[in-house]
Amino acid sequence: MKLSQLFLPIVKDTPSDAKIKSHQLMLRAGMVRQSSAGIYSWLPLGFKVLKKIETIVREEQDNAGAQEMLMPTIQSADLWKESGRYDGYGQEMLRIKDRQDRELLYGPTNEELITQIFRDNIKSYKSLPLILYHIQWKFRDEIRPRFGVMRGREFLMKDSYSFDVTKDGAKLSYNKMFYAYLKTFQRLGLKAIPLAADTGPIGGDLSHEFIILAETGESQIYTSKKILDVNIDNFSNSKESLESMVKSYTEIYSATDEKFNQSEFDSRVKKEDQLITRGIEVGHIFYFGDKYSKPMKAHVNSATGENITVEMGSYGIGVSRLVGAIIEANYNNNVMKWPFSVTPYHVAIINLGNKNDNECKNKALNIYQKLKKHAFDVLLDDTDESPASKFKNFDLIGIPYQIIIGSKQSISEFEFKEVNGKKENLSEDDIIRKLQTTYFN
RNA sequence: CGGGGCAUAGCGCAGCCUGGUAGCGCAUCUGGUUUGGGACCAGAGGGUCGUAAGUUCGAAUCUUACUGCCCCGACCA
Repeated sequence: MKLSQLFLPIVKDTPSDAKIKSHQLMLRAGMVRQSSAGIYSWLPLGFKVLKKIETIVREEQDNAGAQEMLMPTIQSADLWKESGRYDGYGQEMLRIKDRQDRELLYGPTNEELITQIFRDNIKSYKSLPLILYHIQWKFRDEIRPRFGVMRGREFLMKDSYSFDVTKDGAKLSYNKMFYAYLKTFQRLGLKAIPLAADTGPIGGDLSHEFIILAETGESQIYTSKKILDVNIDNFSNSKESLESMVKSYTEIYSATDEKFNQSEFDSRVKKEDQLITRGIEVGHIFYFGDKYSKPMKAHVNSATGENITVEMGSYGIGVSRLVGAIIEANYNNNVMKWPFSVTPYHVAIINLGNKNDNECKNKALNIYQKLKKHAFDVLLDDTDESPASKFKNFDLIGIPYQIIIGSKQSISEFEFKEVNGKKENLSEDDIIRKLQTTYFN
């Protein structure tokens, strides 16, 4: 992409409505524009990041054996009356009437709908276990939307639903998602910590939140530094391995401030290991047994011909929230650096030569085309701005690598710079090799 | 929903107290000069001052209602 062609409305001034870094940066860098309270349009740069996050979330769901589908944003109120949540969900649910005066709602979550689809189509224990998921926009009429896309009213969520015959099977599905979540966040360049959690309006008796460490997070966390050392690469998707993986987390004390207990904290975590910090909730998983399957009559036949109410769980990741969360975790001293896995562009080519300098221009264009051929996302700054202005803009956009072309290098050399890191003069081939190494790590 | 605040050009703000018909910086456009950390000169465009009503000869300014947005609290991916 050439910068001169890109719809990237950068603003110098910080919009006064935005109070936290990620929100300010997303507005300044032209990633999103607010349309009304807690509702945003995604501009090309922001949308690119959102899509990359979505892809990683999807790949890890698929790896865990979950199957993607798509349910609508608008649901019938009847289903929610069946589960008993139509009255229970409260003002957060956006209720709508169509021209026939039928009661509809903009889905805040999909337990009811997926349970209906399940019960209408699956009759045998032989079809289980089953995990279905979709990535779809949700609407929750939050009392107070804030922090940009971090607490929007409309947000993109990946939600999975597991169906099992036995409690033991449901636990295995839960553990699979637990593992998939840790791998997802790892690929997003985030250190996620699972915390035992309340189940809230979803209900059930087993639940974990996944929180990433960020100073500006909303949740206070009390845990041990040791939790940061648990290495998920040592585990696999087998039942036994998953159980020991979950155990290696849950045996370490970790709690949000609602569940925090000072004396338990002191007795279970050595003083020098205590980690008191802040975090952002980016995922939440629930095992809730027959909470929905029972009232909604989601039964399957067992091997002996009797009706069994299925055991269910649900698993959410806030995809749009993650865009903000990743910024919060990576933004420092007015400079942004995206993790390579989700960066809108892998590398920026910044031509500092003046507009009549055809040598610099061609040099920039050549390496631009070469890198594109190698399937990298490349942004070529072909504008006529002053060098200072270009550098400031790229500090804002946060593309992790820069190739700077100007009068300081020989014709065969490029200045290759890692944002917030070292710079070196490299040949074209060196740069390609270097980016490929980063890509495959 | 309770408490607080804001609404004037794309963004950041001044003007309001004390009424006389709108201004600054940045951004944008045109021409020229410039080019390794937010350049310079000259010119130009852009605002029914959130909406409605009221007071007044006259309202961005005073009054009332409404709407929108932000901050603190409970809720949540």
